[in-house]
Amino acid sequence: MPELPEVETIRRGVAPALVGRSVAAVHVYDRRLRWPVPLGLERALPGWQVAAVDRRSKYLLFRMVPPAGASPDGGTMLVHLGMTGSLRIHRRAPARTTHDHVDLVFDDGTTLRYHDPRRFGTILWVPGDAAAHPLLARLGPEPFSAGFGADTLHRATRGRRAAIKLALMDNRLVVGVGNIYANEALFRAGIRPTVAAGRLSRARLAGLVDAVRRTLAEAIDKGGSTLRDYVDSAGEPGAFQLGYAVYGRDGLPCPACGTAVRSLRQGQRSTFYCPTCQT
DNA sequence: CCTCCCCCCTGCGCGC
DNA sequence: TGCGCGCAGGGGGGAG
Repeated sequence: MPELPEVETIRRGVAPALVGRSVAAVHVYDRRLRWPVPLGLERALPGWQVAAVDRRSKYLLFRMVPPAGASPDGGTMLVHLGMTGSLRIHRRAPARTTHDHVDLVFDDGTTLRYHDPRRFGTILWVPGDAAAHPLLARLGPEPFSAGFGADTLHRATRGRRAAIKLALMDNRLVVGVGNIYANEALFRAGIRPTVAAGRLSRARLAGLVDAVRRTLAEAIDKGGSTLRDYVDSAGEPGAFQLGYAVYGRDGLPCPACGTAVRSLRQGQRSTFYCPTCQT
């Protein structure tokens, strides 16, 4: 269910429960994720401690360090939730249910449980510096970083005939903008999703950069408000409870002007837009 | 390099 | 109520 705001919400939820904890046991119940969960996970992690939980794009990076006195290099557990992955913290883990694939049990009994019906997610073990890992090395700028701006976006899209919505979802231009927020940000910016990226002016791209940031930031804020529910009990990150302006609203009135929202397919994914507000 | 299209997999909602 | 179909928030990878 995760786009960047959800992943960030999850990061903020799990980090305080795990940082400083040592791994007591790793249980892999089903290795068949996007790539097989490597045996190295069980081999490396026991005894190691969580130093930090970071995020890069929609990847969660669990920075692990060995016990004091052991080899100096740490490693990173790379987790991606795909379409349906979720992570839950349990003080005492309840019985495993369908689609619970991996448990990390910590020294105080706290359990981090990975659940993923479609198994499009990823759990990898990366010794040493994870930044060099192929899945991370070529990622574009984070949406809130200085590297994502009108100038760089303008330069990167010149000569590109691809639709702006597809460009926005191209993780070399900016990471973390998935289908929902691409739709919502384009609505906010007043840009039609089908316009060729290379034909948009710098000024319009500046508006888009701003719209992307505001859309994501709002969703993260909303997620934060229900963080406790997510971590401590049954519940979903709050961003799902957001009302969307256009996403999933085919035929319903545009919240700004009342025109019926339209939908179409781009790159095998659904696009929604207001034909009046977005040009 | 760019663009397009496929696929991995399960669950759910809808129309009949 | 049951069944088949299409669709779902990601993104790597290969073909052209």
